[in-house]
Amino acid sequence: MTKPVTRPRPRIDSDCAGQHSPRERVALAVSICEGRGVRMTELRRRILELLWASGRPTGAYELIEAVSLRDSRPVGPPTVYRALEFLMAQGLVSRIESLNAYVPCVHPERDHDCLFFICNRCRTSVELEDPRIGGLLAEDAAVLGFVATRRTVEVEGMCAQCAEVGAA
Amino acid sequence: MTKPVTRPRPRIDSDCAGQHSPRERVALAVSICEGRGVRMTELRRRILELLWASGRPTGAYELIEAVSLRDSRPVGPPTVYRALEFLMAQGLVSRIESLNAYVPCVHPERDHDCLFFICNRCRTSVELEDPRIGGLLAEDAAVLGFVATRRTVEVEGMCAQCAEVGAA
DNA sequence: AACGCAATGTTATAGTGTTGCTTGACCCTG
DNA sequence: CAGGGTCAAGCAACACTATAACATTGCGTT
Repeated sequence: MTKPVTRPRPRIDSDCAGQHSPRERVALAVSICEGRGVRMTELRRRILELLWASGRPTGAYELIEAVSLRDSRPVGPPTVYRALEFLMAQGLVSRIESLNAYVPCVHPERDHDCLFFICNRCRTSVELEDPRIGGLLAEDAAVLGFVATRRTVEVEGMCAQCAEVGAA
Repeated sequence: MTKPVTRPRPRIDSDCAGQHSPRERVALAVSICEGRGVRMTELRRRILELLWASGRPTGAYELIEAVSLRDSRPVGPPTVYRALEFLMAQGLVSRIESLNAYVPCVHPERDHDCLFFICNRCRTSVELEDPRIGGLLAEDAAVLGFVATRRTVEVEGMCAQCAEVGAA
């Protein structure tokens, strides 16, 4: 556990947490889209902003409500779902399956497999990158002759802060 | 890739596939429940049977329909959801989050972490056990001070048979 | 202006899961 | 056997999540 590790290591966003404001996050996303020649529209940007501002996995209908409020006019579910689809396709947002909720991706500039730790108490989630997991999954897939296109790895439980406060 | 491996290895149910009929699977589940002093009721058994008979991840409403049909009387959603909850608590059934569907667990006698490979073409899923994944997740959780209670690991893609037939 | 295309708007509906409360079966005990 | 406890199941209504189908807008190109 304490010996030096030269293999791929897990990488956590708190390595650079607090160093990037939601504004910076969104700005990065915009420039990524420019680089790819895809359109970061007003709506898409707004939804990404909301996700960054939220700070926790956010449901689609919560987003619908927030967008509608801000625009003071109702926005339909399909509109928001389409925007989420776009953002996910660009790797800017991930869906947390076990929550039916969405989170902004921490390092959209890297092609990453997300791994989420979800606190059932404070409703937050932390994103980790651990290339070793992807490696094992690829290995297992190969054994099965399975061609993988998408991975979902989610761990539910209690985050450090909540566990410290009290094990309710 | 070809060198002998002495560490924990992935285990796949096809090691014993075809050797256990749905009837045997259910009988095992019944005896497990007896051993634990919990009640495998008619309804619960029936739902487990249906899952084994189905051969693929099955939605709750599909189960509701099937049970209603067989009993020639309508069964409400809460009834089935409660039965599923019980079966999951006993490790007899797992939920596949990315499909909102349920599958019977292959080795309920072991305390296992399931890992699913889901074919988006033929709609089947294969369950694997790979203790190494659980090990890495535990390691990552420890780094975060996270207390894990549940893991979801799902890989979507195309199974060997479907990939062979044609890459549609 | 006419067209093509991508994004968004609109309406309705499908699919999934829960809450709250009631009823029934069973067991245990007095 | 009456009374009461416990757990499972029934039931009605509702909440949440997602998609289908079709119409419209905006904008760049011809």
